[in-house]
Formats: sequence, structure tokens, C-alpha cells
Amino acid sequence: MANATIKDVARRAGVGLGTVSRVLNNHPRVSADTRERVLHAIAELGFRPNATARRLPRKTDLRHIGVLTHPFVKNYHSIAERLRGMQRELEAAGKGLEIVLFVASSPDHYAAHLTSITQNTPVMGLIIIDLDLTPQQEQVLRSAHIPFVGINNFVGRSWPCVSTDNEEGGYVAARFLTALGHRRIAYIGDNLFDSFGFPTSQARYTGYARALNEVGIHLNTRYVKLGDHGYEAAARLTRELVALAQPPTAIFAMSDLQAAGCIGALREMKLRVPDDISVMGYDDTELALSLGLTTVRQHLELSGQLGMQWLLAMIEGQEQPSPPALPPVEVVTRLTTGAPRKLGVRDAEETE
Amino acid sequence: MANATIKDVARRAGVGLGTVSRVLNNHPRVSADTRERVLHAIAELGFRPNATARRLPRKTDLRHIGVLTHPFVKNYHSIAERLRGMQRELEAAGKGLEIVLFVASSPDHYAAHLTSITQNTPVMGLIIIDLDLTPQQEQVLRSAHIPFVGINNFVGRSWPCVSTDNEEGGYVAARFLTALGHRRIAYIGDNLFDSFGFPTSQARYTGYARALNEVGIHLNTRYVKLGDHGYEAAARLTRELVALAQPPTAIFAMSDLQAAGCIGALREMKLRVPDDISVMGYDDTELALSLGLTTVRQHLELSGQLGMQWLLAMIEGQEQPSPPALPPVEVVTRLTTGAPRKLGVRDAEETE
DNA sequence: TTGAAAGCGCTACCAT
DNA sequence: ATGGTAGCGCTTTCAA
Repeated sequence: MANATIKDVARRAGVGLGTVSRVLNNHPRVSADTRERVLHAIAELGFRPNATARRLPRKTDLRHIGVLTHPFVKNYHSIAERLRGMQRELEAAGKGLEIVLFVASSPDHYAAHLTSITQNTPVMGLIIIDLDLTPQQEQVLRSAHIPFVGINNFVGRSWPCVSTDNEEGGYVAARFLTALGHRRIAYIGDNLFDSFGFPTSQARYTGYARALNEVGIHLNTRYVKLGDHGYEAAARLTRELVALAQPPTAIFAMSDLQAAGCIGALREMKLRVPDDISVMGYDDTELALSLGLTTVRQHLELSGQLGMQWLLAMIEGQEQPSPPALPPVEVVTRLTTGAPRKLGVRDAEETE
Repeated sequence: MANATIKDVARRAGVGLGTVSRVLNNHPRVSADTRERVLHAIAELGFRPNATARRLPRKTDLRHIGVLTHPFVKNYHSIAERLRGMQRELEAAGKGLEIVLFVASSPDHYAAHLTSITQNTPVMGLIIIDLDLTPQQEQVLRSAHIPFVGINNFVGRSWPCVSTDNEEGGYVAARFLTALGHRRIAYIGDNLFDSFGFPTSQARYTGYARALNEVGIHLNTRYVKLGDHGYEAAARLTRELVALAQPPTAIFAMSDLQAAGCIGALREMKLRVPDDISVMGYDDTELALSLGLTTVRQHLELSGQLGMQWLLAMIEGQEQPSPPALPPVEVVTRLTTGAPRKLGVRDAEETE
């Protein structure tokens, strides 16, 4: 059944429209008696005021910031940290804005979200995490005059993005390991077959490959293992790596969670970290802290803060404020990395 | 400056209101020429259609589910997991609903949120995580006819809540440790001075105390350490515990994150887990999996799913469907717990 | 193809 | 204190 309107309530209570409205808004000038009658009618009809209709004459816009992202199945850590940063910034701004979370389960759903947001959803601005925009999609947002910024992995786009340099991160990690003397360095990353085609793992891999190339290490594809983003998959890939005729002396995992999977698997196999094999992660999460994991720090929360800051500035009217600078990625050295066990391995490999 | 309206656009383009609307909605029966003129006017005026006004005649309600919670400063794990469960359920429902996140930074802010949500924000339903409702607040929600459910720690309330039995969890954890032979069992929890006064830590502590009492262990307050909910604070408290003349042989932390802090601190002090000291957490997050942490599983994600399921059923019209049952909490045994090192410690303690 | 006009459900101002 | 009424900005008929 359709919801009752104040008209129905008014009729039922035998009063005028305005009176009902006054009761609804706790207006003082209503007699206790009338108020009682109206309240009664409201209860009887199960009347619930239409929030949209209230908003129109009041001219109070909905104060929402949209955050559009993918389903954070396993790697919700990065999303959560970024959301936290945004939330913090939003609160610091003190404008009473709220975050509306849109989660796109597929590229089609993502596209649907974009049009629905521009057409029907009153957001004051939009932050897009991890997902790219086609030129058409960008055009749609622009022509709708919705300020928007992207976060993560949108290097070189024509629209505002807080980009985290994943390639640099992969490079830095691999160079860190080669500097320790490692030559057989494995990479564990996300498989590239997910429908969204996130470029993060790919970018980190590219950096890793560049680093190896730079120091004259031949890229051994048997050392490159891709799987689901999660503990279990990484553990399985690690077992595969260890089972190789010539196992790697170091593993660079594209996330702390995956690095944790490596460490778990190695522990099960009674291999010591870093004595037998070094492990590096990525993100510098609490997980890295508690595992003593050497990792790449990428300022997740800050990326959310900066993105929100930027967006708010755009909403304020600055056409395109200067992009905020995210600190460079850096290796955080802890306990899971060390020199390869057998010195001379390098020569052994080279003569094979 | 106020935003232009279609009226302005119509005047500027020299057309009628209806035509502008048709262009806005990609109605086919508009001549290319007219469309062009209108589009031009729109661009010139920087016109952006008012989403609220569009929604009114279309009678399309905003399809939002509100999620109201506190700032997830450190313990965002549980919030993220629950959100993930809700999101999953929402998507399974396939009704195109979205989550709006409201974060209350203080009890006052919380109250403000509640009134603002009931008065101005078109949410179809509300999920409240971790926060309680006063009878008045409950009344406000009820009289606004907004379906709502609570998640976590609302045992014995008169409104729908997916409650997780924290006291039982604390009890089960402590009993698990006493069964292993531990007598000196420390508790690390949240301090109770936060403004919201979350009862979670308190409830787990109560269960812990009951368990100790039940097996005849005197509750030693020096073994009860409260601090901020986070890695660092837990690490510090652990150092204090180890520095005691008679340190505990086991630590029960009220969260996996805090347990991670314990483990980190113990590693720094070159103490082995569980050989020198056992550690238990709570939540069974990925963190626990990665650390091989013995913990109490409380089905975080599921709680979000069930809460959303329940809410959706209420929105569908069922007045108050039967509350979904959350599986009981259970200990997940992993690698960080074992028997206390020196057998006979029990007697030693008892004779002191 | 287009313009005019009648709502959408509510608020707020005008009288009374 | 209360009823009537003119909008809020847009969509969607209905004629033309």
C-alpha cells in the first residue's frame, strides 16, 4: 500500500494541512489537544513523512559525499584505511557531511552506479577508489558537474587523482632485496583475471621486473606466482615456490596479507624466516607490525585524507586545486629479510 | 550563487520547461537542433539538475540503508567485517540499495545523527553498530517508523538486535586457558573511559572473571590491564605484565589486534609464544589467521549479514521477524597457546 | 516536436 | 491556534 500523506492525516484528524505539518515539526503553536489528535491519526495511518518532499521546500540539500569502490572481499584493509582517512578529514571539515558508500560488484554495475549517481543521487562529490574511468565515464561526470577525485593507481589521468606509485613500490622492494644479495627473488601477486582488471598488482610487478633487469638478473617466470588476494592462496603459491628445484631465496608479496600467507606456509614447512628465505610485504599494516614483516609503506589512510581534502576544496569552488602530494613509498625494514643463506649462490646461478 | 533551474535554462534557450526536461532525460522526441540549444544553455549556466526535485514527481525513493556507528579509529576490523557482511547481503537482495555511513564522533553527535536521520534523511532502514539507544532514542526511531536493528552488545533490549555474547566469549576464552593448566592469566582490554562507554570490553572481562572464579583462581588485579584499543597500547601493557615479579603465563586480549600487540612485544623481549607465554585474541580476523593466533571466533561478517537480512525483512513488511541466530562463540585453537611452561606453577602460586 | 499546466508531498507564510 | 494557499524544481501528461 502506498504511504499515507499529510493530506490523509489531516482528513483523518479533521484538521488542515498546515496543522499536521506543524505537529510534524514540533511547532510550538499547536494546542495540546489538536496535537494529540494529529499524532493519533499519524499512528493509525502508519504515516511516515516523505523525506524527499520535505527537503524540496526547505531547500536543504542532502549533504553526502559518494565513495565508489569494488567489493572489498579480502583486501578490505586498504579500503578501510582509506575510508577512515576520508572520514577523519570530513569530520575535521565540520560541515556535517556524510559518506555514502557505493559498492560495484562488476564493471557493468560500476557503470550503472556512475549514471545513477549523476542522475538521481544527490552527492556533492565523488571519490572513486581503485577503479578507473573510461573517457566517456569521465565525460558523464564532468557534464554532470559533479566534482570527483580518484584514489590509487590513476597515474597520468586527466582528472584529479591521488595516485600511489605502485610501480615505484615494486621497484623499491625488489631493489631492497637485491641489495641484500638476493638473486632468486619471487613475486606473489593477484591474478589478473578478475573482471575489473585492477592494475595494482601489475604495476608492482612491473617495478619488480624493472629492478631485476637493472641489476642484470634474468626474470625467471617460475618465480612469478599469481593467485587470489588472500592468505590461503599465497600460502599455496609459497609451497609451490619452495618445491622448485631451485627455490627462491626471497619472496616479495604484493600485500602484507599475502606475505603473511608466505610466512605461515614457510612456518609449516619448518623453514626459517629470514634465515632460509626472506619475505617482504606491501602496505605496512598492523599485520606487518606484529609479524615483524619488512614491507613497503604506502600511506593508505593519508591517501583517503588527501583525496577528501582535495574533493572538499573542489566543492568549495576552487576549480582544480593543486594536487596534494602523497609521501613517497618507502621500505620499512623489520625482521623477515636478510642476506641469502649461502653466499656464492649468485655465481652458482650464473654458471648454470 | 544559487544554482540555475530548468526555468533559467528554458528562458536562456528560448524553449519551454518541458523541452528542457526532455533533453535532461534523453527523451527521443526532441529535434537535434533544439537539443543542441538546450545543451548549450545548460553548459553556459553551469546548470545541474536538483536531484531532490527530480525524485519527487518520479516518486522514486532514495534507496538507502543507513549504518550508524562510531569512529573506527583502530578497531576498524570489526566494523569493516560487519560492513562487508551487510554489503554482501544487500547485493544478494538485488534491490539496488546502497549503504549510507554515518559516523558519530561523540554521544552528542550520535544523538544528533539519530534525529537528523529520522527527520531529514531518507533511509529505508537503519543498522546501529556497537552503540546503544536510550529509551527516548528508541522512541524517536519507532515513532518515525524507521525499521532498525542493532548489532553487537545489545543483549536484553526491547528492540531487534543481533547480539554477540561477549561475556560468554570472555568466559570461554578464560576457561580454555585454565583447561590448559594456566593459573596466572592476564586480561588486556579497552579502557572504560571513552566517551561512548562501550560495554564490549567490560562484558568480556566479566566472563573472564567468572571463569577464573569458577575454577578457584583468585582474581589478581595486577593482571588486568586496560588501555587504548590498538597495537601499541597492548604492546606496552604486555611489557608491564612481563615486568611483574610473577608474570602471567597466559594473556587473553580482547581483540586480535591487541593480541598482535602482545605477540609483537613478546617477540621484542625474546620471549617465545606459546613456550614462554600463551596469547589469545578475540574476533578471528585475518590477522589471527596470519599470526596463527588462538582466538575466539565471533562471526563478525555474519553478524553484518544477519543484521541486514533482518532489516530487509522488516522493510519488506514483516513487523518483527524472528531474530536470526548467530552461531555461538567458539575458541579457534591455533599456535599461540599451550600449557604453561613449568608444571607445578599452580601449586607454587597456591602456597605463596 | 513542442508549450502549457497539473501535480509530486511538503513547508511556510498569509490571513483569520 | 488554525486553515488556506503559494510555492520548492522537476516530470509528465495533454493539446496543439
